[in-house]
Amino acid sequence: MTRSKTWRSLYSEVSNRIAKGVWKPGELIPGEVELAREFGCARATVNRALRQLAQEGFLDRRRKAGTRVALHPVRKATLDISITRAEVEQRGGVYSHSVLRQKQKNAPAPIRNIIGETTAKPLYITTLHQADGKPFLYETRWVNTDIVPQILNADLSEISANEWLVENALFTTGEITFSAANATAAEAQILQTEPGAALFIIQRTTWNGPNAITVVRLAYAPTFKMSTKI
Amino acid sequence: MTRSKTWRSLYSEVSNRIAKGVWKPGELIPGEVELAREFGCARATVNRALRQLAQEGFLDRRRKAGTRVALHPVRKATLDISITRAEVEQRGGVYSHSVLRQKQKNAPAPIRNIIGETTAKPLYITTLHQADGKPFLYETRWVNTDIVPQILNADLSEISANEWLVENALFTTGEITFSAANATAAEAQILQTEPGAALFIIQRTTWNGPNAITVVRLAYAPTFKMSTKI
DNA sequence: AAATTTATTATGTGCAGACATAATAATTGT
DNA sequence: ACAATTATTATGTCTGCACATAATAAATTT
Repeated sequence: MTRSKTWRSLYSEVSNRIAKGVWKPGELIPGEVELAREFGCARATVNRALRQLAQEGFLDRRRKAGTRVALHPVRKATLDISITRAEVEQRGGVYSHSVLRQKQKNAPAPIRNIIGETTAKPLYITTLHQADGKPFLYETRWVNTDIVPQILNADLSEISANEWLVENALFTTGEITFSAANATAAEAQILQTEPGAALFIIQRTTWNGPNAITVVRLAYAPTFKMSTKI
Repeated sequence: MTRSKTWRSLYSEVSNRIAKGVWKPGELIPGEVELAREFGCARATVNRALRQLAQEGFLDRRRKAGTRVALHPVRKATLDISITRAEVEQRGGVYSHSVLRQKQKNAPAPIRNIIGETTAKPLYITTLHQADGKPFLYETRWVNTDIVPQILNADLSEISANEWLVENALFTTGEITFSAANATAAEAQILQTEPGAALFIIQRTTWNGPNAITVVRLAYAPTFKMSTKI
Protein backbone atom coordinates (compact mmCIF):
# COMPACT_ATOMS: atom_id res chain seq x y z
CA MET A 1 0.00 0.00 0.00
CA THR A 2 3.17 2.09 -0.15
CA ARG A 3 2.10 3.97 2.95
CA SER A 4 3.82 7.29 2.91
CA LYS A 5 5.01 8.99 6.05
CA THR A 6 2.34 9.79 8.54
CA TRP A 7 2.44 13.14 10.28
CA ARG A 8 2.98 11.31 13.54
CA SER A 9 6.18 9.69 12.33
CA LEU A 10 7.42 13.10 11.31
CA TYR A 11 6.31 14.43 14.66
CA SER A 12 8.39 11.94 16.57
CA GLU A 13 11.37 12.32 14.26
CA VAL A 14 11.44 16.04 14.90
CA SER A 15 10.88 15.46 18.63
CA ASN A 16 13.86 13.16 18.64
CA ARG A 17 16.10 15.59 16.87
CA ILE A 18 15.21 18.19 19.47
CA ALA A 19 15.61 15.76 22.35
CA LYS A 20 18.99 14.57 21.11
CA GLY A 21 20.19 18.08 20.48
CA VAL A 22 20.59 17.69 16.72
CA TRP A 23 18.54 20.88 16.57
CA LYS A 24 19.34 23.06 19.55
CA PRO A 25 17.16 25.63 21.30
CA GLY A 26 16.92 28.81 19.26
CA GLU A 27 18.15 27.13 16.12
CA LEU A 28 16.37 27.53 12.80
CA ILE A 29 15.22 24.23 11.39
CA PRO A 30 14.71 23.48 7.69
CA GLY A 31 11.60 24.87 6.04
CA GLU A 32 8.49 22.90 5.26
CA VAL A 33 9.33 22.34 1.61
CA GLU A 34 12.77 21.02 2.43
CA LEU A 35 11.47 18.70 5.13
CA ALA A 36 8.78 17.50 2.76
CA ARG A 37 11.49 16.65 0.26
CA GLU A 38 13.64 14.93 2.89
CA PHE A 39 10.79 12.82 4.21
CA GLY A 40 9.13 12.25 0.89
CA CYS A 41 5.72 13.58 1.82
CA ALA A 42 3.47 16.51 1.09
CA ARG A 43 4.07 19.91 2.63
CA ALA A 44 0.66 19.73 4.30
CA THR A 45 1.85 16.70 6.22
CA VAL A 46 4.96 18.48 7.41
CA ASN A 47 2.79 21.40 8.38
CA ARG A 48 0.52 19.16 10.40
CA ALA A 49 3.44 17.78 12.40
CA LEU A 50 5.18 21.09 12.98
CA ARG A 51 1.96 22.84 13.89
CA GLN A 52 1.31 20.24 16.55
CA LEU A 53 4.81 20.63 17.96
CA ALA A 54 4.41 24.40 18.00
CA GLN A 55 1.09 24.10 19.78
CA GLU A 56 2.80 22.03 22.43
CA GLY A 57 5.49 24.62 22.87
CA PHE A 58 8.47 22.80 21.35
CA LEU A 59 8.75 25.01 18.30
CA ASP A 60 8.30 28.67 17.55
CA ARG A 61 6.95 29.38 14.11
CA ARG A 62 6.65 32.69 12.33
CA ARG A 63 5.83 33.47 8.77
CA LYS A 64 8.79 34.38 6.69
CA ALA A 65 11.09 34.02 9.70
CA GLY A 66 10.74 30.25 9.69
CA THR A 67 10.61 27.63 12.42
CA ARG A 68 13.00 27.48 15.36
CA VAL A 69 13.36 25.22 18.35
CA ALA A 70 11.74 26.97 21.29
CA LEU A 71 14.30 28.77 23.41
CA HIS A 72 12.40 28.45 26.65
CA PRO A 73 10.15 25.54 26.11
CA VAL A 74 6.98 26.73 27.79
CA ARG A 75 5.78 23.30 28.61
CA LYS A 76 2.08 23.10 28.94
CA ALA A 77 0.75 20.96 31.71
CA THR A 78 -2.77 19.82 31.10
CA LEU A 79 -4.73 19.16 34.24
CA ASP A 80 -7.87 17.14 34.21
CA ILE A 81 -10.36 19.12 36.20
CA SER A 82 -12.98 16.46 36.33
CA ILE A 83 -16.02 16.49 38.45
CA THR A 84 -15.31 15.41 41.96
CA ARG A 85 -17.18 12.17 41.71
CA ALA A 86 -14.98 11.05 38.85
CA GLU A 87 -11.90 12.24 40.67
CA VAL A 88 -12.68 10.16 43.72
CA GLU A 89 -13.70 7.11 41.77
CA GLN A 90 -10.60 7.30 39.65
CA ARG A 91 -8.56 7.06 42.83
CA GLY A 92 -10.44 3.91 43.68
CA GLY A 93 -12.57 5.45 46.40
CA VAL A 94 -16.30 5.29 47.02
CA TYR A 95 -17.82 8.70 46.44
CA SER A 96 -20.45 10.36 48.54
CA HIS A 97 -21.38 13.92 49.33
CA SER A 98 -23.61 15.87 51.62
CA VAL A 99 -24.92 19.39 51.31
CA LEU A 100 -24.09 21.25 54.51
CA ARG A 101 -25.80 24.55 53.80
CA GLN A 102 -28.03 25.80 51.03
CA LYS A 103 -29.73 29.15 51.09
CA GLN A 104 -30.20 32.35 49.16
CA LYS A 105 -28.28 35.21 50.72
CA ASN A 106 -26.44 38.35 49.81
CA ALA A 107 -22.93 37.67 48.67
CA PRO A 108 -19.98 39.29 50.42
CA ALA A 109 -18.09 41.99 48.55
CA PRO A 110 -15.37 39.84 46.92
CA ILE A 111 -17.96 37.55 45.44
CA ARG A 112 -20.25 40.40 44.44
CA ASN A 113 -17.35 41.95 42.59
CA ILE A 114 -17.20 38.88 40.42
CA ILE A 115 -20.87 38.08 40.01
CA GLY A 116 -21.98 41.69 39.81
CA GLU A 117 -25.24 43.16 41.06
CA THR A 118 -28.14 40.77 40.80
CA THR A 119 -31.86 41.19 41.28
CA ALA A 120 -32.31 37.82 42.94
CA LYS A 121 -30.09 36.89 45.85
CA PRO A 122 -27.40 34.41 44.84
CA LEU A 123 -27.57 30.86 46.07
CA TYR A 124 -24.93 29.84 48.57
CA ILE A 125 -24.17 26.15 48.86
CA THR A 126 -21.53 24.36 50.86
CA THR A 127 -20.90 20.70 50.18
CA LEU A 128 -18.61 18.14 51.72
CA HIS A 129 -17.40 15.53 49.27
CA GLN A 130 -16.18 12.27 50.71
CA ALA A 131 -14.00 9.40 49.57
CA ASP A 132 -14.69 6.17 51.40
CA GLY A 133 -16.62 8.17 53.95
CA LYS A 134 -13.67 10.37 54.80
CA PRO A 135 -13.58 14.11 54.05
CA PHE A 136 -12.01 14.73 50.67
CA LEU A 137 -13.08 18.16 49.52
CA TYR A 138 -14.97 21.06 51.02
CA GLU A 139 -16.79 23.08 48.41
CA THR A 140 -18.25 26.55 48.89
CA ARG A 141 -20.20 27.86 45.97
CA TRP A 142 -22.12 30.95 44.92
CA VAL A 143 -24.56 30.65 42.07
CA ASN A 144 -25.98 33.60 40.14
CA THR A 145 -29.71 32.86 40.28
CA ASP A 146 -30.47 35.61 37.78
CA ILE A 147 -28.85 33.40 35.18
CA VAL A 148 -29.83 29.92 36.34
CA PRO A 149 -32.97 30.30 38.48
CA GLN A 150 -33.89 26.67 37.82
CA ILE A 151 -31.24 25.53 40.28
CA LEU A 152 -33.48 26.72 43.12
CA ASN A 153 -35.85 23.86 42.30
CA ALA A 154 -33.19 21.21 41.76
CA ASP A 155 -32.59 18.45 44.27
CA LEU A 156 -28.90 18.82 44.99
CA SER A 157 -28.68 15.95 47.41
CA GLU A 158 -28.87 13.47 44.56
CA ILE A 159 -26.44 15.05 42.14
CA SER A 160 -24.02 17.69 43.36
CA ALA A 161 -24.35 21.33 42.40
CA ASN A 162 -21.24 20.87 40.33
CA GLU A 163 -22.78 18.12 38.26
CA TRP A 164 -26.09 19.94 38.00
CA LEU A 165 -24.43 23.06 36.64
CA VAL A 166 -22.25 21.19 34.22
CA GLU A 167 -25.31 19.70 32.63
CA ASN A 168 -27.67 22.64 32.86
CA ALA A 169 -25.68 25.86 32.73
CA LEU A 170 -23.65 26.28 29.60
CA PHE A 171 -20.59 28.39 29.94
CA THR A 172 -18.33 30.01 27.46
CA THR A 173 -15.30 31.01 29.49
CA GLY A 174 -13.84 30.26 32.86
CA GLU A 175 -10.91 30.91 35.06
CA ILE A 176 -9.15 28.58 37.43
CA THR A 177 -6.81 29.69 40.17
CA PHE A 178 -4.64 27.36 42.21
CA SER A 179 -3.25 28.38 45.56
CA ALA A 180 -2.65 27.27 49.12
CA ALA A 181 -4.33 28.44 52.32
CA ASN A 182 -4.27 27.65 56.01
CA ALA A 183 -7.39 25.89 57.22
CA THR A 184 -9.70 28.06 59.28
CA ALA A 185 -11.18 26.59 62.44
CA ALA A 186 -14.42 25.84 60.62
CA GLU A 187 -12.68 24.28 57.63
CA ALA A 188 -10.48 22.21 59.89
CA GLN A 189 -13.49 20.79 61.66
CA ILE A 190 -15.26 19.96 58.44
CA LEU A 191 -12.21 18.37 56.87
CA GLN A 192 -11.23 16.67 60.13
CA THR A 193 -7.81 18.20 60.33
CA GLU A 194 -5.94 20.76 62.42
CA PRO A 195 -6.63 24.48 62.16
CA GLY A 196 -3.83 26.04 60.15
CA ALA A 197 -3.19 22.90 58.11
CA ALA A 198 -2.09 23.73 54.58
CA LEU A 199 -4.94 23.16 52.13
CA PHE A 200 -4.73 22.98 48.39
CA ILE A 201 -7.24 25.45 47.00
CA ILE A 202 -8.84 25.70 43.60
CA GLN A 203 -11.06 28.65 42.82
CA ARG A 204 -13.07 28.48 39.67
CA THR A 205 -15.31 31.05 38.03
CA THR A 206 -17.40 30.34 34.99
CA TRP A 207 -19.15 32.77 32.70
CA ASN A 208 -21.64 32.57 29.91
CA GLY A 209 -20.81 35.57 27.80
CA PRO A 210 -20.69 38.55 30.16
CA ASN A 211 -22.59 36.85 32.97
CA ALA A 212 -20.82 35.06 35.79
CA ILE A 213 -22.69 31.86 36.48
CA THR A 214 -20.93 30.53 39.51
CA VAL A 215 -17.91 31.03 41.71
CA VAL A 216 -16.67 28.00 43.54
CA ARG A 217 -13.87 27.45 46.02
CA LEU A 218 -12.58 23.93 46.49
CA ALA A 219 -10.56 23.21 49.62
CA TYR A 220 -8.95 19.79 49.43
CA ALA A 221 -8.10 17.74 52.47
CA PRO A 222 -4.39 17.68 53.36
CA THR A 223 -2.29 15.03 51.60
CA PHE A 224 -4.17 15.79 48.41
CA LYS A 225 -1.89 16.02 45.40
CA MET A 226 -2.77 16.80 41.84
CA SER A 227 -0.48 15.23 39.27
CA THR A 228 0.04 15.35 35.57
CA LYS A 229 2.52 14.29 32.94
CA ILE A 230 4.09 16.91 30.77
CA MET B 1 -11.65 37.30 -3.90
CA THR B 2 -14.65 35.20 -3.02
CA ARG B 3 -13.00 34.22 0.23
CA SER B 4 -14.62 31.07 1.43
CA LYS B 5 -15.24 30.33 5.07
CA THR B 6 -12.17 30.11 7.22
CA TRP B 7 -11.90 27.35 9.76
CA ARG B 8 -11.90 30.01 12.47
CA SER B 9 -15.30 31.30 11.46
CA LEU B 10 -16.61 27.78 11.63
CA TYR B 11 -14.88 27.34 14.95
CA SER B 12 -16.68 30.31 16.46
CA GLU B 13 -20.00 29.40 14.91
CA VAL B 14 -19.85 25.98 16.50
CA SER B 15 -18.66 27.50 19.79
CA ASN B 16 -21.66 29.78 19.73
CA ARG B 17 -24.11 27.01 19.08
CA ILE B 18 -22.70 25.15 22.04
CA ALA B 19 -22.70 28.24 24.24
CA LYS B 20 -26.25 29.13 23.32
CA GLY B 21 -27.48 25.62 23.84
CA VAL B 22 -28.49 25.03 20.24
CA TRP B 23 -26.42 21.90 20.60
CA LYS B 24 -26.59 20.59 24.14
CA PRO B 25 -24.05 18.54 26.10
CA GLY B 26 -24.08 14.94 24.97
CA GLU B 27 -25.92 15.76 21.77
CA LEU B 28 -24.77 14.47 18.43
CA ILE B 29 -23.99 17.27 16.02
CA PRO B 30 -24.19 17.01 12.21
CA GLY B 31 -21.39 15.16 10.43
CA GLU B 32 -18.53 16.80 8.63
CA VAL B 33 -20.05 16.42 5.16
CA GLU B 34 -23.30 17.97 6.23
CA LEU B 35 -21.58 20.90 7.94
CA ALA B 36 -19.39 21.36 4.90
CA ARG B 37 -22.53 21.60 2.79
CA GLU B 38 -24.20 23.99 5.23
CA PHE B 39 -21.20 26.30 5.43
CA GLY B 40 -20.18 25.96 1.82
CA CYS B 41 -16.64 24.84 2.43
CA ALA B 42 -14.51 21.74 2.09
CA ARG B 43 -14.76 18.90 4.55
CA ALA B 44 -11.11 19.36 5.48
CA THR B 45 -11.97 22.84 6.72
CA VAL B 46 -14.77 21.52 8.88
CA ASN B 47 -12.40 18.88 10.16
CA ARG B 48 -9.85 21.51 11.10
CA ALA B 49 -12.38 23.45 13.15
CA LEU B 50 -13.92 20.45 14.89
CA ARG B 51 -10.54 18.92 15.63
CA GLN B 52 -9.47 22.12 17.36
CA LEU B 53 -12.65 22.19 19.42
CA ALA B 54 -12.15 18.57 20.37
CA GLN B 55 -8.58 19.24 21.40
CA GLU B 56 -9.82 21.98 23.67
CA GLY B 57 -12.33 19.64 25.23
CA PHE B 58 -15.54 21.10 23.85
CA LEU B 59 -16.34 18.19 21.59
CA ASP B 60 -15.93 14.44 21.75
CA ARG B 61 -15.25 12.82 18.42
CA ARG B 62 -15.21 9.16 17.54
CA ARG B 63 -15.06 7.46 14.21
CA LYS B 64 -18.32 6.12 13.02
CA ALA B 65 -20.02 7.29 16.22
CA GLY B 66 -19.77 10.92 15.17
CA THR B 67 -19.18 14.15 17.05
CA ARG B 68 -20.98 15.11 20.22
CA VAL B 69 -20.86 18.09 22.51
CA ALA B 70 -18.68 17.21 25.47
CA LEU B 71 -20.69 16.13 28.47
CA HIS B 72 -18.32 17.60 31.04
CA PRO B 73 -16.85 20.70 29.47
CA VAL B 74 -14.70 21.71 32.45
CA ARG B 75 -12.14 19.10 31.94
CA LYS B 76 -8.86 20.47 30.81
CA ALA B 77 -6.97 23.34 32.33
CA THR B 78 -3.74 24.09 30.59
CA LEU B 79 -1.01 25.63 32.66
CA ASP B 80 2.03 27.21 31.13
CA ILE B 81 5.11 25.96 32.91
CA SER B 82 7.71 28.56 32.15
CA ILE B 83 11.03 29.35 33.74
CA THR B 84 10.86 31.34 36.93
CA ARG B 85 12.43 34.42 35.42
CA ALA B 86 9.68 34.62 32.81
CA GLU B 87 7.07 33.99 35.46
CA VAL B 88 8.28 36.90 37.57
CA GLU B 89 8.73 39.25 34.65
CA GLN B 90 5.31 38.42 33.30
CA ARG B 91 3.90 39.64 36.59
CA GLY B 92 5.73 42.88 36.08
CA GLY B 93 8.41 42.24 38.70
CA VAL B 94 12.17 42.59 38.53
CA TYR B 95 13.75 39.18 38.74
CA SER B 96 16.81 38.20 40.72
CA HIS B 97 18.01 35.05 42.36
CA SER B 98 20.70 33.82 44.68
CA VAL B 99 22.09 30.35 45.17
CA LEU B 100 21.91 29.46 48.83
CA ARG B 101 23.62 26.08 48.78
CA GLN B 102 25.35 24.10 46.09
CA LYS B 103 27.22 20.87 46.70
CA GLN B 104 27.47 17.27 45.64
CA LYS B 105 26.04 14.96 48.22
CA ASN B 106 24.24 11.67 48.57
CA ALA B 107 20.54 12.01 47.97
CA PRO B 108 18.07 10.92 50.62
CA ALA B 109 16.04 7.81 49.94
CA PRO B 110 12.94 9.43 48.39
CA ILE B 111 15.07 11.28 45.87
CA ARG B 112 17.27 8.28 45.19
CA ASN B 113 14.16 6.26 44.42
CA ILE B 114 13.43 8.64 41.61
CA ILE B 115 16.89 9.32 40.27
CA GLY B 116 18.14 5.79 40.80
CA GLU B 117 21.64 4.71 41.75
CA THR B 118 24.32 6.94 40.32
CA THR B 119 28.09 6.65 40.15
CA ALA B 120 28.65 10.35 40.76
CA LYS B 121 26.97 12.02 43.71
CA PRO B 122 24.03 14.13 42.62
CA LEU B 123 24.24 17.89 42.84
CA TYR B 124 22.07 19.54 45.45
CA ILE B 125 21.19 23.19 44.87
CA THR B 126 18.88 25.48 46.75
CA THR B 127 17.99 28.80 45.21
CA LEU B 128 15.92 31.73 46.33
CA HIS B 129 14.16 33.51 43.48
CA GLN B 130 13.07 37.05 44.11
CA ALA B 131 10.60 39.45 42.57
CA ASP B 132 11.44 43.10 43.20
CA GLY B 133 13.91 41.96 45.82
CA LYS B 134 11.27 40.11 47.82
CA PRO B 135 11.22 36.33 48.24
CA PHE B 136 9.10 34.74 45.56
CA LEU B 137 10.08 31.11 45.31
CA TYR B 138 12.34 28.77 47.22
CA GLU B 139 13.72 26.04 45.01
CA THR B 140 15.42 22.85 46.18
CA ARG B 141 16.83 20.78 43.39
CA TRP B 142 18.66 17.51 42.83
CA VAL B 143 20.51 17.03 39.59
CA ASN B 144 21.69 13.69 38.25
CA THR B 145 25.35 14.42 37.47
CA ASP B 146 25.75 11.12 35.66
CA ILE B 147 23.57 12.57 32.94
CA VAL B 148 24.59 16.23 32.95
CA PRO B 149 28.09 16.39 34.47
CA GLN B 150 28.71 19.72 32.73
CA ILE B 151 26.51 21.46 35.28
CA LEU B 152 29.29 21.05 37.84
CA ASN B 153 31.34 23.57 35.86
CA ALA B 154 28.50 25.99 35.17
CA ASP B 155 28.26 29.33 36.92
CA LEU B 156 24.78 29.18 38.39
CA SER B 157 24.90 32.61 39.95
CA GLU B 158 24.48 34.21 36.55
CA ILE B 159 21.73 32.06 35.15
CA SER B 160 19.71 29.88 37.48
CA ALA B 161 19.96 26.11 37.48
CA ASN B 162 16.45 26.18 36.11
CA GLU B 163 17.46 28.08 33.02
CA TRP B 164 20.74 26.25 32.64
CA LEU B 165 18.99 22.90 32.54
CA VAL B 166 16.34 24.09 30.13
CA GLU B 167 19.02 25.10 27.66
CA ASN B 168 21.48 22.30 28.22
CA ALA B 169 19.60 19.23 29.32
CA LEU B 170 16.76 18.58 26.95
CA PHE B 171 14.09 16.43 28.43
CA THR B 172 11.52 14.24 26.86
CA THR B 173 9.01 13.58 29.60
CA GLY B 174 8.18 14.94 32.97
CA GLU B 175 5.75 14.84 35.82
CA ILE B 176 4.36 17.72 37.81
CA THR B 177 2.63 17.46 41.14
CA PHE B 178 0.78 20.32 42.79
CA SER B 179 0.08 20.37 46.49
CA ALA B 180 0.10 22.51 49.60
CA ALA B 181 2.37 22.30 52.64
CA ASN B 182 2.96 24.16 55.87
CA ALA B 183 6.21 26.12 55.90
CA THR B 184 8.94 24.61 58.04
CA ALA B 185 10.94 26.93 60.26
CA ALA B 186 13.76 27.05 57.73
CA GLU B 187 11.43 27.68 54.80
CA ALA B 188 9.61 30.39 56.70
CA GLN B 189 12.84 32.21 57.40
CA ILE B 190 13.95 32.02 53.78
CA LEU B 191 10.61 33.13 52.41
CA GLN B 192 10.17 35.74 55.15
CA THR B 193 6.92 34.40 56.43
CA GLU B 194 5.59 32.61 59.51
CA PRO B 195 6.32 28.96 60.24
CA GLY B 196 3.25 26.95 59.36
CA ALA B 197 2.15 29.34 56.61
CA ALA B 198 0.44 27.52 53.75
CA LEU B 199 2.77 27.25 50.78
CA PHE B 200 1.87 26.32 47.26
CA ILE B 201 4.18 23.49 46.23
CA ILE B 202 5.13 22.22 42.83
CA GLN B 203 7.28 19.15 42.50
CA ARG B 204 8.63 18.41 39.09
CA THR B 205 10.67 15.52 37.76
CA THR B 206 12.10 15.50 34.28
CA TRP B 207 13.52 12.63 32.29
CA ASN B 208 15.40 12.24 29.08
CA GLY B 209 14.39 8.79 27.92
CA PRO B 210 14.88 6.44 30.88
CA ASN B 211 17.18 8.76 32.82
CA ALA B 212 15.89 11.15 35.45
CA ILE B 213 17.69 14.44 34.96
CA THR B 214 16.45 16.47 37.86
CA VAL B 215 13.94 16.54 40.67
CA VAL B 216 12.90 19.96 41.88
CA ARG B 217 10.61 21.20 44.61
CA LEU B 218 9.28 24.72 44.29
CA ALA B 219 7.85 26.36 47.40
CA TYR B 220 6.10 29.59 46.50
CA ALA B 221 5.73 32.48 48.90
CA PRO B 222 2.27 32.88 50.40
CA THR B 223 -0.16 34.96 48.35
CA PHE B 224 1.10 33.21 45.22
CA LYS B 225 -1.65 32.14 42.88
CA MET B 226 -1.42 30.30 39.63
CA SER B 227 -4.15 31.14 37.17
CA THR B 228 -5.39 29.95 33.85
CA LYS B 229 -8.31 30.56 31.55
CA ILE B 230 -10.36 27.63 30.42
C1' DA C 1 -29.66 -17.57 20.65
C1' DA C 2 -24.80 -16.83 20.24
C1' DA C 3 -20.79 -16.22 17.69
C1' DT C 4 -18.61 -14.92 13.53
C1' DT C 5 -18.26 -12.47 9.32
C1' DT C 6 -19.37 -8.76 6.36
C1' DA C 7 -21.12 -4.21 5.13
C1' DT C 8 -21.53 0.49 6.36
C1' DT C 9 -20.33 4.92 8.02
C1' DA C 10 -18.05 9.03 10.21
C1' DT C 11 -13.86 10.57 11.27
C1' DG C 12 -8.66 10.47 10.32
C1' DT C 13 -5.08 11.29 7.25
C1' DG C 14 -2.56 12.10 2.89
C1' DC C 15 -1.62 14.66 -1.60
C1' DA C 16 -1.06 18.31 -5.05
C1' DG C 17 -1.91 22.68 -6.14
C1' DA C 18 -3.36 27.33 -5.28
C1' DC C 19 -3.76 31.61 -3.01
C1' DA C 20 -3.37 34.43 1.60
C1' DT C 21 -0.73 36.68 4.97
C1' DA C 22 2.87 38.40 7.85
C1' DA C 23 7.39 39.61 8.27
C1' DT C 24 11.64 40.67 6.46
C1' DA C 25 14.76 42.40 2.86
C1' DA C 26 15.62 45.25 -1.01
C1' DT C 27 14.62 49.17 -3.51
C1' DT C 28 13.35 53.66 -4.39
C1' DG C 29 12.26 58.49 -3.38
C1' DT C 30 13.05 62.52 -0.53
C1' DA D 1 20.62 59.30 6.15
C1' DC D 2 15.81 58.47 6.44
C1' DA D 3 11.22 57.20 5.16
C1' DA D 4 8.12 55.01 2.13
C1' DT D 5 7.36 51.56 -1.28
C1' DT D 6 7.96 47.20 -3.37
C1' DA D 7 9.69 42.44 -3.78
C1' DT D 8 10.46 38.15 -1.55
C1' DT D 9 9.73 34.27 1.30
C1' DA D 10 8.06 30.84 4.85
C1' DT D 11 4.20 29.69 7.04
C1' DG D 12 -1.09 29.60 7.04
C1' DT D 13 -5.12 28.01 4.98
C1' DC D 14 -8.50 26.17 1.48
C1' DT D 15 -10.01 22.84 -2.03
C1' DG D 16 -11.10 18.32 -4.03
C1' DC D 17 -10.12 14.08 -4.05
C1' DA D 18 -8.65 9.52 -2.34
C1' DC D 19 -7.91 6.00 0.77
C1' DA D 20 -7.32 4.41 5.90
C1' DT D 21 -9.26 3.15 10.16
C1' DA D 22 -12.29 2.38 13.98
C1' DA D 23 -16.65 1.44 15.47
C1' DT D 24 -21.07 0.09 14.78
C1' DA D 25 -24.87 -2.33 12.48
C1' DA D 26 -26.44 -5.99 9.61
C1' DA D 27 -26.12 -10.40 7.82
C1' DT D 28 -24.68 -14.91 8.12
C1' DT D 29 -23.26 -19.13 10.14
C1' DT D 30 -22.91 -22.30 13.97
